[in-house]
Parts: sequence; structure tokens; C-alpha cells
Amino acid sequence: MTRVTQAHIDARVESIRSAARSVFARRGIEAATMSEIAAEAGLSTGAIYRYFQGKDDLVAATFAEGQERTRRAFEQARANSGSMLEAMLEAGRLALVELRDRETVCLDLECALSSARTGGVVREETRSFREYAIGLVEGFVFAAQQAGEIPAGLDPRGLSVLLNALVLGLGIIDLEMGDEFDAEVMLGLFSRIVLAAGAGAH
Amino acid sequence: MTRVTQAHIDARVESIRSAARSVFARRGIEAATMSEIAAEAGLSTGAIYRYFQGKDDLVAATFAEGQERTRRAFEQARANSGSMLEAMLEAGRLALVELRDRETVCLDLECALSSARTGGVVREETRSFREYAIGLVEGFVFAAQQAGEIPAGLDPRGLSVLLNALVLGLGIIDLEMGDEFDAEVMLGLFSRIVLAAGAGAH
Amino acid sequence: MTRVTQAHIDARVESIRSAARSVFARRGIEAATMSEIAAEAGLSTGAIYRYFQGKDDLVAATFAEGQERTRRAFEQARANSGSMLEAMLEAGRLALVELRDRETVCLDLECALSSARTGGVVREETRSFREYAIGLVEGFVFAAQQAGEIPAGLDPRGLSVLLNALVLGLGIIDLEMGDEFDAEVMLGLFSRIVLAAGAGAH
Amino acid sequence: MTRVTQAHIDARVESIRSAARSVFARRGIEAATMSEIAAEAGLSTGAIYRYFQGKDDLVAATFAEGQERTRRAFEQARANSGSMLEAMLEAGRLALVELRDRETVCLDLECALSSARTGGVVREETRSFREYAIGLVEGFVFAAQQAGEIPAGLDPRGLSVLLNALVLGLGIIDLEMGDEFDAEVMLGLFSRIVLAAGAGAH
DNA sequence: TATGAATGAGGGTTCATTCAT
DNA sequence: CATGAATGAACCCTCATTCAT
Repeated sequence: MTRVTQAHIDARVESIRSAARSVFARRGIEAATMSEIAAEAGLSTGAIYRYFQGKDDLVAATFAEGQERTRRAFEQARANSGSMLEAMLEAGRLALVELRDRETVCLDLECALSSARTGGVVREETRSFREYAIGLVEGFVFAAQQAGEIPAGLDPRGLSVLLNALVLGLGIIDLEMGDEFDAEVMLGLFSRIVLAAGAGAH
Repeated sequence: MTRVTQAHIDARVESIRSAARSVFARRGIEAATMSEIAAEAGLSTGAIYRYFQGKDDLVAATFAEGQERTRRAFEQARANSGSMLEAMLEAGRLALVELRDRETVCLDLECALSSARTGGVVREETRSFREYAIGLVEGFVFAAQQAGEIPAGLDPRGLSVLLNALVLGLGIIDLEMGDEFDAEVMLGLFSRIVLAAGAGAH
Repeated sequence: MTRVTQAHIDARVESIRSAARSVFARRGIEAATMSEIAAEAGLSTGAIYRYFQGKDDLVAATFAEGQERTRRAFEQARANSGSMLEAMLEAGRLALVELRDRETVCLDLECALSSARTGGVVREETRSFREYAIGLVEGFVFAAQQAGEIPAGLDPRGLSVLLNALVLGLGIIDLEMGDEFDAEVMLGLFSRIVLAAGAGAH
Repeated sequence: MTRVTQAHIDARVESIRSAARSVFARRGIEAATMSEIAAEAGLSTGAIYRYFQGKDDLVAATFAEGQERTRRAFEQARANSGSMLEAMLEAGRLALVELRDRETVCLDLECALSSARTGGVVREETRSFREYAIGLVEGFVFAAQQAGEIPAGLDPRGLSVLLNALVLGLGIIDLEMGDEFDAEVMLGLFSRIVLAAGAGAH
């Protein structure tokens, strides 16, 4: 009888996935080697293949886990809504500040590039994740409009796309500019602009 | 006695750089091979090494050329300014719609990733290019504020960063979502919001 | 205090050997993995090493068992002799039709190849087995000649070698040609030729 | 302009194929490494891939070349026919003595095993080669029967199969027994038996 | 004893780079 | 200058074997 529990297996999978996330982000997916990942996970090279089919599988799992992570954070944020406008901006703040460490940004960019190149499952999942994220924020915007916090004239989906793009773009600029850049301040600025636009519409 | 003119050399360099840009964007920098690039440039593999030190050098040149391309477009756009607010939004429109084909987006992402990883020259040039882009748009904003088109309360640099981020982010979403996405419409929406915010400030 | 009886050990050894025989024949010795064999034997990979030193040992055992199997069949056939000529041909028929399934042929070829390459024990055992098979049939031929069923002019050992070779070769052609080939008919033909040759000698 | 002629390429291909033949025969196809083959051909490992798609391709080429070699020898032997019976036996002698060095036998066995396992092209070509060899000798037998050298009662195809099998089987026994074994003598014995059978039929 | 996770050497293959022609 | 054959290091992956449980 094996003493190796499912919990142990899950821990290994998680440890490998975590190492992969780190190495993929630090070195780039193509440049990362299975040995590096194994070393970072404290395993031998071959051991990874007991838990993942191969590098591609590991990449897919890394992407999926990143999206899942964001998804969970969003679901959680949905509850903590004060006014709807705030809820919307909170979602952006959450995505940007809570989640957007360097690692996440790098992996998101890699994911976008992969999806643009390889097509197939990666492409479909990336696209569906973006759809999800846009749809979620769109819901906030719509509710905020119903509550009279945002002028009805603004396209809810459009504003959602804007926020999504902003989060992505600020992540990149953060990556490029380093510490002297404060993404949260930028998002606050956007928030004030939208609020001012809402006020001006009256 | 040299029959090989500088013009000939320049043409070769340009042809290789152009092929590199195309292949790097299509296949990814790591996945792209020197042979592919040579083939696309109509040369033999070895010939590239007469014009570039190696793959890294070619990558750097490709990044630099991409930035130079944008730089030129911006300089050109500076002249065509009507109102300053329009000028600012025009710069965004230009960056987004004129320049942001798939190739450009992919290379920009690769560039951001490279700069985050390799440090050194690439990092410094990427950062200085972003500084340039932000500074340029910042100038437009400032002028627009002087002209009373935008409320003075908005941080010029902040608004510039917002626009830069938006352009980057919309590029990514375009990459992810494909044809059903219209980046220009999104930028128009942002423009209206900013205008409304400006109006509301009075 | 040992609860593990010799019978249990023998059963395990036999089960592993049988699985090995099957997997080696189906996939080839080099391509076969210890895991496949273990799975086919209903054991874990590591368990094999309690009964066999390693893969090489298992291969040797498989070869030895194949030869032993044939040896036993021959010994058994020796008794059932009518006329000596018939006995001789019966031995061939036995070897060819009773024993020569695909599995046996594949393993025999692998064995011949191994023996040609590795030398050592395998080589010596293979050679000694062939010596045995030739000697056995040679005895039949000699007896048949004494009984006047075969002309004395034929070299007993030569005829035996011919029969041995025929059985091997027909096995290969059967392997190559598949179902449309009937090895037994071929052996019958050889039998008639030898009988005719014997008759013609008078 | 490249100075590398087609002749040079052909020479390389031939040199690699020859090295592959040697290494495959000596070490076995699965055990043989591309490095060994490259070393034997006086090349680096990577160079092989300019001339062959990979190991499988090299194996296929080796098999094909072996068959082609035999085919050519047979075609050549067809001309040198005295009496038809002799022609038939000459074909066997040729196949056995001229062609059946250790290398050839090993590769033929590997080929038969491969064809039995992998199916596909290898299987089809192996089968079609055997068909060819059997058909060729069958033609000799038929002609010999027309010429009254062999009793008409013998099945031409059957006798051909017998000869083919004999050649294969003698090759194996030669492999197993080493120098003390003389395959040609064995074939001579078979020849005498067939002749005696022919005589006895009158 | 039995298990199967872990190891790590080694194989096939690719590709940046060099260099004889 | 241009070519493209050749090199060889490095990658992904497999699997015989070991060993803690």
C-alpha cells in the first residue's frame, strides 16, 4: 500500500507549478528549462514528468492557474461592493495592485503572445478569460448606471474594456519604469476622471 | 577599390532588420531561428553575421527600430495639431491605430519582457523610450491645459501615462480578442470621457 | 517464521518471466520498459528487482526459458517416434508448428542478435542450444539411415542443419508475410523432397 | 555560389548510410546512437540531420539500401544462368554466400522484427521485398521444370519459399555458430537433395 | 515484501555560430 | 562578400534502478 497520499501529490503539483510560474516569469517561457524549474521545486528533472506531461502542459497549467487566481480575486471582490462605481474601480484596483506583481505581468504578456501565436486551446482560453473579465466589470458599470452614479450614455462594455486595457497597460509601464512608478496613483487618476465625467453629464 | 557601396550595406541591413521584425513577431524571439530570418531576407544564414554581431544584436536592433519608427511618427504628429486636446488624442489615435498592427504589439510585448529580464542596454533604452513617449504626450496635455481645453487640476504626466497605458493595453486586448474588437472606438470613448471630465470641471 | 514460501517465489518469478516474454516479443527488447513488464505481471516496477538482478538478467532468463521450452518439447517428441524418417520430420513439424508462434520467432531473432553482439553467457548458451537442436535431429537422421529409410550418403549432421535452418527461416517469412503463408505446408514439401531423394537413391 | 556539388552531397549521404549500416548491425538499431553513427562517418552529431530527417529515416534508408543491394545482385545473377536448376541454386548461393555477411544477416533480422512491430511502410516494403525474392526464384524453378530438370510435380512457389527460408535460416545459424560453420556446404547439400529428388521422380 | 516516487545519466534533436570555399 | 555545411552545446524527455515507507 502506498503511503503517498493525494495531499502529497497535490503538494508536489503545486510546488512544481509555483516553481514554473517563477522561472517562466523570470527567464521567459522559451528560455526556461525544465531543469531550472525542477531545481527551483527541489526535484530532479525527471520527476516533473510524473506530474505534468511535458513543458507545454506545464505552460498551460501556469497560464490557467494565473487566470484562475485572478478569477477568484474578482469573485471575492464582487461581494465587497459599496456604490457600484466604487465597486467597478475597486475591481480595477484589485486587479492592478493586488495581483499585478512583476511575475503576473510577465506571465500575462507571455500568455497573450502565446495565444496570438499558437492558437488552439491557449488562444481560446485566453480569449474566454478576457471575455470574462470584461463581462464582470461591464456588470459593475451597468449597475452603477442603474444607480445613477455614471451617466447612462457611456457604453458599459466600452468602459469595461477601457479599464481592462488600463490595467494591462499600467502593468507594462510598471515593468518598464521600475520603482519610480506608482500604478495605483494612475488608477486613482482614471477614477477621478470618470467621476468628473459622470458629474459633468448632469 | 571597394565596389560595395554604403548604400548596398544599408540596404542589406534594412532587409535583414525587416525580416527579423517579421519573423520575431510571427514566431517569437526565442523561437525564431537565424535561418528563418535569413530565408525571409533572401540571404544565407551566415550572411547575417556580416551585418549583425549575432542574434542578440539583431534583437536589439529590431527593438530600437520599432521605437524609432514610433518616435518618427510622433514627431510628425506634433505638427498636425489643431486644438491641443485634439492633438493629444490624435497622438493616441496615431499610436494606436496607425502603428499598432499585430506585429508591433507583439514586438512591444517582447521588448517589455526582454527589458524586464535582461537589464542592460535593452532595459535602459526601453525605459528611455517610454519616458520619451510619456513626456511627449505630457507636453500636449500641458499645452491643452494652458489653452483651457482641459481642467488644470489634472496631472499632465498622469494623463499622459494613462494614454500610454491605454494604447498598450488596447493592443493586447486586440491581440487576444481578434477582429471583433475595434481599438479605435475604445480610444474615442476615452476621448469623450476626458472631454466630459473637462467640461464638468467648469 | 518465513511466511513466503518457495512456491510463492516461483510463482512470482514465473509471472514476471511470462510478462517479460510477452512484452519483449511485442515491443522489442530494447524498447520494452521495466514498467510495462511490471504492469503486465500485475506488479510494481520495483518488485521485479527482488526476483531479477535487472533488465539484462530478465532478458537472459527469457532467452533461457524459451530454449528450455523447446528442449522439453523435443525430449517429449523423441518418444513418439514411428519410423525414424517420420521422427525426424516430426521434430521439424513440432518445432515449426507447435512452437513457432510470433512470440517465439521474435524472441529467437532477438536472441540470435543478442548472442551475436554481446558475447558472453548469452552467446555461449545460444550456441550450445543450437548444438543441442542440431545434435538431436542428427540422431534421428542417423537412426533413419540405419533403418534404411534415408540413403546413407546424406550427411546426417548436414540434413539436421538444413532442417534447423528451414524452421528458422520459415518462421521469419511467416513473420514477414502474415496470414497468407502456411509454414506447415512448406515443411511438408521439404519432407516430400527428402523422401523422393531417399527413394531416388535406391 | 556554392562550391558543394551534388556529388559531395551524395558522398555524405552514402558515408552516413554506410556508417549507420555498420553501427546498426554491430550494436542493434535501438541501442545505436546518432553520435556513434556520426563518429563512424567522421561527422558531428548534428550534421546527420542535414541529410536525414532523423533516426527513423536513417533506419528506413538502411533497410531500403540493404534490399536494393540484394535486388541488384539478383538481377545480375539472372543473366549468368546455365541450366535452370543451376540458376536457381546459384541464386541461393549468391544470396547466401555473396551477400550474407554478419552485417547483412543482423540487419535483415532487425528489419524483419521492425516490420513485425511497427507496421506501416517498413512492413509493406519488407513484405514486398520478400514477395520479389520469392517470385524471382519461383521463375527459375518454373523454367527448370519446363526444361525437365525438376519434376513438374513440385510447387515452384513452394520450392522458392524453401530456398528463401533456407538462406535466412542458414544465416542465423552462421551467426550463432561462428566460423566452424560453412553455409555454402549446406546449400550444396540441399542442391544435391533436390537433384536426387528430381532424379527419383523419373 | 511491495510500492511507486525519485533520481540522473543519456538519447534524439535543434540551432547559433564559424569558416572553408 | 556570400554561401551553407559543419560544429557542438544545450534542450526536452525517457527509463533503469534505488530506496523510504
